[in-house]
Amino acid sequence: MTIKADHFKAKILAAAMALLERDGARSLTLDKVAQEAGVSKGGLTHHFKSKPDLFLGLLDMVIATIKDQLAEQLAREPKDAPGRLTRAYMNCNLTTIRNGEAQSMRGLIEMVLAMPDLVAKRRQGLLEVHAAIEQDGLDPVQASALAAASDGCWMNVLMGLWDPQDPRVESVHAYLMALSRKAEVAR
Amino acid sequence: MTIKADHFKAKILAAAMALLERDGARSLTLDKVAQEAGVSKGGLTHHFKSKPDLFLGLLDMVIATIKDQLAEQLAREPKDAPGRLTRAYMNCNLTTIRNGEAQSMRGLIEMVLAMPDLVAKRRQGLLEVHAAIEQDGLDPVQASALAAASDGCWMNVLMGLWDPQDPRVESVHAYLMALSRKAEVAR
DNA sequence: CTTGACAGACCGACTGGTCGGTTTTAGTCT
DNA sequence: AGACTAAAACCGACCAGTCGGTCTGTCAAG
Repeated sequence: MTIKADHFKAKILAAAMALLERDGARSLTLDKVAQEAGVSKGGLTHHFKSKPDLFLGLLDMVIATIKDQLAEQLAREPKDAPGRLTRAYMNCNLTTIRNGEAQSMRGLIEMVLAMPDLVAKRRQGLLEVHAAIEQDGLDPVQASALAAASDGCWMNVLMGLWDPQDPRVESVHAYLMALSRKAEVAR
Repeated sequence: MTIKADHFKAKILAAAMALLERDGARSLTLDKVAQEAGVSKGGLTHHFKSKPDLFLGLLDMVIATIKDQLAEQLAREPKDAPGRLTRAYMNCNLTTIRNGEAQSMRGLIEMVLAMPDLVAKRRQGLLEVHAAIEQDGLDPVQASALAAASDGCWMNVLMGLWDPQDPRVESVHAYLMALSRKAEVAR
C-alpha cells in the first residue's frame, strides 16, 4: 500500500467530488480538478490516465461511502427484527435528503447517466445491496418496493421537483418505515 | 397559427430527441441537431436562440407527451374507483420500461440534471401531476409513496442497474397495483 | 544512471454563438 | 393578375474559447 500515492489520489478525488457537487458534471474538467486539488495537470494524469479513469475512481469512492453509511445505519437498527437492512437503507436516503446532500449528488448522477458503460463495470457492487435487501427477512418483492419508494423520493429531491424540506419526504418515509414493520415475513 | 414554422420546430425537436436518446446529452451539439434535422445551423438558431432555449423546447415537448400518455392510461382505468390516477401513473412508468424507453430517457434526465434552472421554469407543470395524485381518493401519503416507488423502479432501469426485463419490475409493479386497490381511502 | 512522481507548455478537435448574405413568404399598390 | 417590397425564414462560413490528452522536462530517491 503506497501511502503517498493514495493520499495524492484521495486529494484529487476529493477535489473532483467538490467540483462535481458545486458545478455539476459538465464543468468538471481535468484542469479544474487539478487546480482544485492544488496539483498540476501532469500530476493528475499521472494517477488517472484518462477522464473515464478519474470517473471510475470517483464512482468507487462514492460506492464505498454509501456502503459505509449503510453499515452505520444498520448498526443503529435493533437486531432480530426482519427488515433491518431495508430500514437502514431507507434511513440512508432520508439522511442524505435531510443533509441537503441529495442535491449535491446531482453532478454524480449526471456523470453516471452520461457514462453508462462506467456504471456497468461497477454494477455488481451496487446490485449487492439490492440483493441483500431482498434477503432481509421480508417478502422480497415488498422489500424491493420499499427501497424503490425511498429511491423515488430521493430522485424527486435530486431533480429539484421536491424541496428537501417538503413534508412529503418525512411523511412518506414514516409511512414506509411503518409498512416495513408490519410487512409480511418471507416464507 | 403558422403551420410551417411549427413543422420546422417540430422537426428540429424530434431530431434533438433522437440524438439525445442515441448519444446522450453530452453529444447533443447544435451542429449535430441541425444536421440530423436536415437544417442549417442558421435555421436552427433562428428558431431557438440558444442551446438552453432548445432544451426548454425539448422539455416542453416531453412534458406534453407525458401528460398525453397519462391521460391515455387514465382512460383505461375503470371509473369510480379510488386511486385511478395513481394506477394510471404507475402504468405509464411500467409501459415506458417495457418499451425500452426508460433507457432512452437517460439523455433527457442527464440534461435535466445538468440544467436545474431549466427544470425550475417548468416545475409547476410537473408538480401538477404529483398534486393530482395526492387527490386521487387515496390517502395522500400512500398515493405519493406508490408513485415514488414506481419512479424508483423506473430510475433503477434508467441508471442501468436493473435490466428492463428484470422480474423485479413486473413483480414490484403488481404489488404496488394491488396495494393501491386495498389502500386506505382518504378521510 | 534509472525510475517513478510530478510539472506545465502545447496541440488538435470541437463547441456555442455570431454575422453577413440569400431565399421564401406575405402584404400592398396599380 | 402582376410588380414591388419589406419582413421573416433560412443558410453556412467563421470566431473565440474550451477541453482532453500528449510530450518533454525536472527532481529526488535508490
